[in-house]
Formats: sequence, structure tokens, C-alpha cells
Amino acid sequence: MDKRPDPIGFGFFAFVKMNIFRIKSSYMFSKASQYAIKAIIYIWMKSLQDSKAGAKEIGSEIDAPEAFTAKILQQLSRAKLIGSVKGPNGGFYADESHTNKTLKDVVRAVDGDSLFTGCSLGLNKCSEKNPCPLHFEIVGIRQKLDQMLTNKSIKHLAVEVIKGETNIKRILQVNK
Amino acid sequence: MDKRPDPIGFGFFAFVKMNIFRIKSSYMFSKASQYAIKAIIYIWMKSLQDSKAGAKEIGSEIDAPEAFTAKILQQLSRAKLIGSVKGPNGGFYADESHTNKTLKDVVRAVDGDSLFTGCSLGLNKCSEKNPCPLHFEIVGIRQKLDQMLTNKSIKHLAVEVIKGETNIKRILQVNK
DNA sequence: AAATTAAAGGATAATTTTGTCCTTATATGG
DNA sequence: CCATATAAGGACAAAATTATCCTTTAATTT
Ligand code: FES
Ligand code: FES
Repeated sequence: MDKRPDPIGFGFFAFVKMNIFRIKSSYMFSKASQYAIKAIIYIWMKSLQDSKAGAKEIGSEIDAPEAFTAKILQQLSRAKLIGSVKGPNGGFYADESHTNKTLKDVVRAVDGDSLFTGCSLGLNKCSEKNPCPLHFEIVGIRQKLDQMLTNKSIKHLAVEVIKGETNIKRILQVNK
Repeated sequence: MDKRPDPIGFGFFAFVKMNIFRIKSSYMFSKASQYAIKAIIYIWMKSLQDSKAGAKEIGSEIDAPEAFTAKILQQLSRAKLIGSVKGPNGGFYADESHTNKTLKDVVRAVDGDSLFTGCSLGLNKCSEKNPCPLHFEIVGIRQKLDQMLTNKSIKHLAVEVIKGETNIKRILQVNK
């Protein structure tokens, strides 16, 4: 039976033995993937306006650390999800040759595909034959996520950001 | 190793300057949450058979490191998602007072609720008014996940494992 | 009451992910 | 060809997550 100090009556002691357990923040995508998605959308935005984007600019425009963003851009470039040019007026870009690349490609390039194919509860293998307790529920959800990441055109998402319908950057604390 | 097809056809150059970047493994849930989910299901299994489970046993039965599992069990216990008794014949258990606890409670107890309420692309706040490019697609998926984690009875999941319909432990490499 | 058992908790280590900095390679413009 | 700008890459640092070990607390059994 839990006999820890009553936070009201013994608030001081409660404070002393406060959070031993850190609060984590888990999301669907790793930070690297989040940055990658925002970066590639931004690159498409620039490319639609016939210009390239440098790593520094991208990092600052998507609220991501610049050097880390540069690493991620390398990965995207090596995976041929974007193009890159060195030197003056160089930078990252996307063109027709990249139009059929999907957000799923992006996520897989930086996170691998455990999100799509691994067992949600960490069994060594996701299997219909030996399903984990969440398997049949998770596969449906995962499939929806998969479809979304393959069907949504990155270019189109970029257009929406250009139109101001969606944001790629930290929301300012203006609204209530 | 992820070696996705290179549509242009110069993949072998890519091979030369192989993976500087580590492959990560991102899942929907953190490892801590995965262990927590499997642990609470196991505890229910034991409780349905009128016995308690110790941290060591639980760790070994769900293929999780024992000491780490013990930490997670502490969190579940403090969040009152399970009960615990010290001393001989002690251990962790679940009873009627825990029947209305959900897997969502479990995930939130160990991972917080950024998975449910945070922006999938890491904007400081998920908002309909200032949505990120994935917002309207993600909310649907997230809601499905949320519903699943609140509606599936943990007790019932335990019954399924008891019946052998699902697994909580590493799948053996026997099947093909 | 004493011995025993198991959870609670603290400290710390290992690993992974995230982030920084600096050097090297290379394309561009002059 | 030379200077410059920018991506590529390597090495390293910081932070977060995962993992281990040991001490303390509290039940239970004898
Ligand atoms: S077996 Fe766990 S998600 Fe498929
Ligand atoms: S604003 Fe990004 S998920 Fe809602």
C-alpha cells in the first residue's frame, strides 16, 4: 500500500522526494524526422520559387539547430530525396526528379523503417502468426499513417505553407 | 540494412561511401512504454490466476531488463495503475480497483502525453488555428490510437494472452 | 522480536539521440 | 586560375533514454 507523504499535508517533504522519474516526450517521429520533414517541405517551397536553400537558412526557417539540420540534409541528399549543389549560389533543391519521393521515404531515410514494420511492443518481429496484444489494432493505425506519408504530396504540402494555410515554424505566443 | 532502390541507377557509388549515419529505431512507444504495457498485461494475467508477480519474474517473462522493469513498475504503482505489496509473497497485482485503468493511462504515466497532445512535427503547440502541414492528417490517426488505448480492456488483452492468441514475449525463431 | 523477502528509492553507468565545431572537398563567379 | 561560398564529412560534446547496482523501507513468516 502506497504510504508516500500526502502532498497537501506534507508538501515540503513531497517536494524533497519529488520527481525521481523524468518526464519524457515521445512523439510518432524522432526529432531528426521532424526536422527532415519540415526541411524538405521548406526546400520545396524555395524550389517552387526557383531558388535554392542553404543549410543555415533552412535550420533557422524551420526552428531546428543548424548543424544538426545540415547532417539531416546530407542524409536526404544521399538518399536522393533532394538535390544539392556546392559553392556560391549553391544549396539544396527539389525538382521533377524528386516529385515522386514521399514523406515515408524521408522518415525511412532518417529513422529506418521500424516504425512501419517493427512490432509496436518491441517483439523481435511483427507477425500475424505470433501477434503481440496490440498487433491487430496497431496494424490498422500504422497503415493509415503509412498511407498518409506515401500519398500526401510534399510539393502540395509546400504550396499550403506558401499560401499560409499551415506552418513549418514555431507558433508565436500571440494567440490565446 | 536499408538499401532502397536507386531509380537513377548509380547505387553502387552510394555503397562506397556507406553509412556514416547510424540506423535508429523509432517506434510509436518508447521502450519504457512498451515494457510498461507488457508488464501490466502480465500482471493482469497473474491476477486473473489469483497470484502476484515480482519485478524479477515480470522482467524475465516480458523480455525486459529486470532492474529497469522494476523502475517502471514503481511508476505504474505510484500512478495507482497497479497495486504492490512488499515482503514475502509480495509483488504487483491488479484488482477491481484497477479495472477502469487504460493503456493510455499507462503510456501517459511513463511517457507523458506529448504523443497524444503535442504537435507531430514538434511545433511548440498543436493547434487547429496554426496547424503544421501534417496536422489535419495526424489528428485522425492520433485519435484512432487514442481510442484504441482507451477502449481496449487491459484485462481482456491479458485473457487473450492466456488463451495463447497473442504473445507478450519475444517470438522464437521457430516459425517461418 | 527476528529473519526473510520483495518493493522503493538513490546513485551511477551505458547507450542512443541530439547537437556542435572544425576541416575538407567542390562548384561557381570573377 | 583564384577566391569564395557552400555542402560533405569527421570528431567530439551534451542531453535524453535505457539499464544496472546497491541501500533502505516495509511487509510476512517464523
Ligand atoms: S506483433 Fe506487435 S505489432 Fe505486430
Ligand atoms: S499542429 Fe502539428 S500536429 Fe497539430
